[in-house]
Amino acid sequence: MSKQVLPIVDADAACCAPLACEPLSESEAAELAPLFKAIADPVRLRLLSLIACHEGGETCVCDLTAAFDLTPPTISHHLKVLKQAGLIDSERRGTWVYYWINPAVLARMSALIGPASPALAGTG
Amino acid sequence: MSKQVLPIVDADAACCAPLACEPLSESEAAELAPLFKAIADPVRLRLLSLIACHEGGETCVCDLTAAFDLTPPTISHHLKVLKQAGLIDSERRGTWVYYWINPAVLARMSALIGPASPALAGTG
DNA sequence: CTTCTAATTTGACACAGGTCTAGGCAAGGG
DNA sequence: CCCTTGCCTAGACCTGTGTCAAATTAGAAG
Repeated sequence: MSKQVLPIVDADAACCAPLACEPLSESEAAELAPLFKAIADPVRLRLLSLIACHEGGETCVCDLTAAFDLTPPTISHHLKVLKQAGLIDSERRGTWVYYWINPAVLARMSALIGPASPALAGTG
Repeated sequence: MSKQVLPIVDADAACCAPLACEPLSESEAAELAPLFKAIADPVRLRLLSLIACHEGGETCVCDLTAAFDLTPPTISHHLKVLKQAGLIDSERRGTWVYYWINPAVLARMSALIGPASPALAGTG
């Protein structure tokens, strides 16, 4: 059942190591790429956005499915991808399943590509 | 020959509209997803990193090729993907071709997923 | 002009990934 | 108990993509 994969990159270690400080190692790149791949899809990007701005911070799958011209299995597939990447988490309450954002992983990704270094800020 | 595609999203309009302010529209998601797809690959992530932290802010292709166990055509392919997404730009000087980062697009992407809103900061 | 090196383009291949239909499992109501 | 609703899984299909070998273009040097 819960085939939940732990977030590949722990966000605590992401204080100040953006893309341009020093070259990414092969293994670092291999860990980070799947995170970006998870959001590199229009449907998943919108799903993430819908969940993130929903009041209460969590959203029922039924609300998400209704926002797309896609079948429920397809939405379920995309939610699974996001969850396995560690970007969202979920819980069943009665008949419905609710999803919410894991902000730490998003923040880690943002910091990596963010303009936090001379090279990326264009002064290099 | 320069089939350079202009950056899909103009970074100037990216002051304060992260993922969680309001749901992404279908067209916004369709424009943004290719940007993340461009960096959703270990090789391209490392390429971007190598270019970003290279002294002078630009890197010769020969230096990039030497950093991977991949053939030159493959590196060239990945550079093309990054360039068409607007993340990097290039220029030929004599025998060699140099690449550099376009920091505005990276910054735009970072801001989108960054912890700039209550919902993503975990207070929602 | 010829030759050498640097980088890209082309074509082919195998694998990954998005979508659907069909089927299965859980929870609630007769 | 059976039936309905909500969600997920399994399998199939087709497209997209990463990789390489071979061929091509661009510039520099003899």
